[in-house]
Amino acid sequence: MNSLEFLEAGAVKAARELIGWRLYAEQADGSLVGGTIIETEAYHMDDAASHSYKGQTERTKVMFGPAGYLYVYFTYGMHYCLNIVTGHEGIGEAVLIRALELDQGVDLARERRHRPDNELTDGPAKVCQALGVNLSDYGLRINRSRIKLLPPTKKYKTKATPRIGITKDKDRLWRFVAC
DNA sequence: AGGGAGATTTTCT
DNA sequence: GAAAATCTCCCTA
Repeated sequence: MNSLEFLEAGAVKAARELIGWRLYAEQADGSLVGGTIIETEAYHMDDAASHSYKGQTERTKVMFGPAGYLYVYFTYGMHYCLNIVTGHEGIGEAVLIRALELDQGVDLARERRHRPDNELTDGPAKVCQALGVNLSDYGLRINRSRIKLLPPTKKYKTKATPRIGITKDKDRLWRFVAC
Protein backbone atom coordinates (compact mmCIF):
# COMPACT_ATOMS: atom_id res chain seq x y z
CA MET A 1 0.00 0.00 0.00
CA ASN A 2 1.66 3.19 1.24
CA SER A 3 2.02 5.45 -1.76
CA LEU A 4 -0.92 3.81 -3.53
CA GLU A 5 -3.38 4.80 -0.81
CA PHE A 6 -4.93 7.40 -3.09
CA LEU A 7 -6.49 4.55 -5.07
CA GLU A 8 -8.83 3.86 -2.16
CA ALA A 9 -10.53 7.23 -2.62
CA GLY A 10 -12.61 5.79 -5.47
CA ALA A 11 -12.41 5.25 -9.21
CA VAL A 12 -13.26 8.76 -10.40
CA LYS A 13 -10.81 10.51 -8.14
CA ALA A 14 -8.16 7.86 -8.75
CA ALA A 15 -8.63 8.05 -12.52
CA ARG A 16 -7.80 11.74 -12.46
CA GLU A 17 -4.89 11.29 -10.05
CA LEU A 18 -3.39 8.46 -12.06
CA ILE A 19 -2.60 10.80 -14.95
CA GLY A 20 1.16 11.30 -14.76
CA TRP A 21 1.93 8.12 -12.80
CA ARG A 22 4.26 5.68 -14.55
CA LEU A 23 3.20 2.13 -15.31
CA TYR A 24 5.71 -0.58 -16.24
CA ALA A 25 5.55 -4.31 -16.92
CA GLU A 26 8.66 -6.30 -16.16
CA GLN A 27 9.53 -8.73 -18.95
CA ALA A 28 10.90 -12.27 -18.78
CA ASP A 29 14.42 -10.93 -19.28
CA GLY A 30 14.04 -8.42 -16.44
CA SER A 31 13.68 -5.37 -18.67
CA LEU A 32 10.77 -2.94 -18.35
CA VAL A 33 8.21 -1.79 -20.90
CA GLY A 34 6.00 1.15 -20.03
CA GLY A 35 5.77 4.87 -19.43
CA THR A 36 3.59 7.72 -18.22
CA ILE A 37 -0.17 7.29 -17.99
CA ILE A 38 -1.84 9.96 -20.13
CA GLU A 39 -5.41 8.69 -20.49
CA THR A 40 -7.73 6.86 -18.05
CA GLU A 41 -11.40 6.06 -17.50
CA ALA A 42 -13.32 5.37 -14.29
CA TYR A 43 -15.83 2.53 -13.88
CA HIS A 44 -18.02 1.92 -10.84
CA MET A 45 -20.71 -0.56 -9.82
CA ASP A 46 -23.35 2.22 -9.80
CA ASP A 47 -22.61 2.92 -13.46
CA ALA A 48 -24.37 0.90 -16.16
CA ALA A 49 -21.29 0.96 -18.40
CA SER A 50 -19.21 -0.92 -15.84
CA HIS A 51 -18.57 -4.65 -15.89
CA SER A 52 -19.31 -4.57 -12.16
CA TYR A 53 -22.77 -3.00 -12.61
CA LYS A 54 -24.73 -6.24 -12.41
CA GLY A 55 -22.87 -7.59 -9.45
CA GLN A 56 -19.84 -9.73 -8.90
CA THR A 57 -19.07 -12.54 -11.35
CA GLU A 58 -16.11 -14.83 -11.89
CA ARG A 59 -14.71 -12.36 -14.41
CA THR A 60 -15.17 -9.21 -12.31
CA LYS A 61 -14.47 -10.50 -8.81
CA VAL A 62 -11.13 -8.69 -8.50
CA MET A 63 -12.95 -5.37 -9.04
CA PHE A 64 -14.77 -6.04 -5.77
CA GLY A 65 -11.57 -6.60 -3.85
CA PRO A 66 -9.17 -4.06 -2.32
CA ALA A 67 -7.39 -1.34 -4.31
CA GLY A 68 -4.04 -1.81 -5.98
CA TYR A 69 -4.71 -5.03 -7.89
CA LEU A 70 -4.96 -5.59 -11.63
CA TYR A 71 -8.25 -6.26 -13.43
CA VAL A 72 -7.49 -7.57 -16.92
CA TYR A 73 -10.31 -8.58 -19.25
CA PHE A 74 -10.58 -10.03 -22.75
CA THR A 75 -12.94 -8.33 -25.18
CA TYR A 76 -14.11 -8.25 -28.78
CA GLY A 77 -12.76 -11.73 -29.25
CA MET A 78 -9.16 -10.57 -29.52
CA HIS A 79 -8.11 -7.78 -27.17
CA TYR A 80 -7.03 -7.39 -23.56
CA CYS A 81 -7.56 -4.28 -21.46
CA LEU A 82 -5.85 -3.41 -18.19
CA ASN A 83 -7.48 -1.76 -15.16
CA ILE A 84 -6.28 -0.76 -11.72
CA VAL A 85 -8.73 -1.72 -8.99
CA THR A 86 -9.73 1.17 -6.70
CA GLY A 87 -11.89 1.70 -3.62
CA HIS A 88 -12.56 -0.80 -0.86
CA GLU A 89 -13.43 -4.44 -0.55
CA GLY A 90 -17.05 -5.05 -1.47
CA ILE A 91 -17.25 -2.12 -3.91
CA GLY A 92 -16.80 -3.00 -7.59
CA GLU A 93 -14.72 -0.31 -9.23
CA ALA A 94 -11.57 0.20 -11.29
CA VAL A 95 -9.71 2.57 -13.59
CA LEU A 96 -9.08 1.58 -17.22
CA ILE A 97 -5.61 2.52 -18.48
CA ARG A 98 -6.26 3.83 -21.98
CA ALA A 99 -2.93 5.31 -23.08
CA LEU A 100 0.71 5.70 -22.08
CA GLU A 101 3.62 7.80 -23.22
CA LEU A 102 6.34 5.13 -23.54
CA ASP A 103 9.75 5.76 -22.03
CA GLN A 104 11.04 2.22 -21.45
CA GLY A 105 11.19 -0.78 -23.74
CA VAL A 106 10.25 1.07 -26.89
CA ASP A 107 12.10 -1.44 -29.08
CA LEU A 108 10.12 -4.38 -27.70
CA ALA A 109 6.88 -2.43 -28.06
CA ARG A 110 7.70 -1.79 -31.73
CA GLU A 111 8.31 -5.50 -32.31
CA ARG A 112 5.00 -6.42 -30.71
CA ARG A 113 2.91 -3.71 -32.34
CA HIS A 114 4.30 -3.41 -35.87
CA ARG A 115 3.03 0.16 -35.98
CA PRO A 116 4.46 3.70 -36.10
CA ASP A 117 5.77 5.01 -32.77
CA ASN A 118 2.77 7.27 -32.17
CA GLU A 119 0.44 4.24 -32.35
CA LEU A 120 2.26 1.96 -29.92
CA THR A 121 0.23 2.68 -26.77
CA ASP A 122 -2.60 5.08 -27.74
CA GLY A 123 -5.49 2.75 -26.86
CA PRO A 124 -6.32 0.33 -24.01
CA ALA A 125 -5.74 -2.88 -26.00
CA LYS A 126 -2.63 -1.40 -27.57
CA VAL A 127 -1.18 -0.75 -24.12
CA CYS A 128 -1.68 -4.40 -23.21
CA GLN A 129 -0.12 -5.61 -26.44
CA ALA A 130 2.90 -3.34 -26.09
CA LEU A 131 3.46 -4.28 -22.43
CA GLY A 132 2.72 -7.96 -22.96
CA VAL A 133 -0.22 -7.94 -20.54
CA ASN A 134 -2.83 -10.70 -20.77
CA LEU A 135 -5.11 -12.80 -18.57
CA SER A 136 -2.15 -14.31 -16.73
CA ASP A 137 -1.75 -10.86 -15.14
CA TYR A 138 -5.31 -10.92 -13.78
CA GLY A 139 -5.36 -10.20 -10.05
CA LEU A 140 -1.67 -9.30 -9.71
CA ARG A 141 -0.86 -6.91 -6.90
CA ILE A 142 0.78 -3.75 -8.17
CA ASN A 143 4.38 -3.25 -7.02
CA ARG A 144 4.40 -6.76 -5.52
CA SER A 145 4.51 -8.41 -8.95
CA ARG A 146 5.88 -7.75 -12.42
CA ILE A 147 3.57 -4.72 -12.71
CA LYS A 148 5.04 -1.50 -11.32
CA LEU A 149 3.38 1.85 -10.64
CA LEU A 150 5.62 4.82 -9.80
CA PRO A 151 4.69 8.39 -8.79
CA PRO A 152 4.72 11.28 -11.29
CA THR A 153 7.92 13.19 -11.91
CA LYS A 154 6.03 16.42 -12.54
CA LYS A 155 2.58 17.94 -12.26
CA TYR A 156 0.04 17.17 -14.98
CA LYS A 157 -3.08 19.09 -15.87
CA THR A 158 -6.07 16.94 -16.73
CA LYS A 159 -9.25 17.34 -18.69
CA ALA A 160 -12.47 15.32 -18.17
CA THR A 161 -14.49 14.08 -21.17
CA PRO A 162 -17.12 11.41 -21.91
CA ARG A 163 -15.85 7.85 -22.05
CA ILE A 164 -15.06 6.05 -25.30
CA GLY A 165 -16.76 3.01 -26.79
CA ILE A 166 -19.64 2.60 -24.34
CA THR A 167 -23.38 2.60 -25.02
CA LYS A 168 -24.75 3.12 -21.50
CA ASP A 169 -24.22 6.00 -19.08
CA LYS A 170 -22.49 7.95 -21.85
CA ASP A 171 -22.91 11.34 -20.21
CA ARG A 172 -20.58 10.86 -17.28
CA LEU A 173 -17.33 12.82 -17.67
CA TRP A 174 -15.22 9.95 -16.41
CA ARG A 175 -12.47 9.92 -19.01
CA PHE A 176 -9.35 11.86 -18.09
CA VAL A 177 -6.55 12.94 -20.40
CA ALA A 178 -3.30 14.81 -19.81
CA CYS A 179 -3.22 18.27 -21.31
C1' DA B 1 -7.53 12.77 -42.32
C1' DG B 2 -11.51 10.64 -41.13
C1' DG B 3 -15.30 7.27 -41.23
C1' DG B 4 -17.22 2.71 -41.61
C1' DA B 5 -17.10 -2.29 -41.67
C1' DG B 6 -15.22 -6.64 -40.30
C1' DA B 7 -12.61 -9.59 -37.23
C1' DT B 8 -13.43 -13.08 -33.45
C1' DT B 9 -14.72 -15.30 -28.87
C1' DT B 10 -15.88 -14.64 -24.05
C1' DT B 11 -19.53 -13.59 -21.08
C1' DC B 12 -23.95 -13.28 -19.55
C1' DT B 13 -29.23 -13.52 -20.88
C1' DG C 1 -27.89 -15.75 -29.12
C1' DA C 2 -26.35 -10.94 -28.70
C1' DA C 3 -23.36 -7.63 -27.18
C1' DA C 4 -18.96 -6.21 -26.18
C1' DA C 5 -14.71 -0.46 -21.74
C1' DT C 6 -11.32 -2.29 -29.53
C1' DC C 7 -8.24 -2.27 -33.47
C1' DT C 8 -7.02 -2.31 -38.24
C1' DC C 9 -7.82 -2.05 -42.94
C1' DC C 10 -9.79 0.11 -46.77
C1' DC C 11 -12.37 3.63 -48.81
C1' DT C 12 -13.43 8.39 -49.98
C1' DA C 13 -11.95 13.22 -50.21
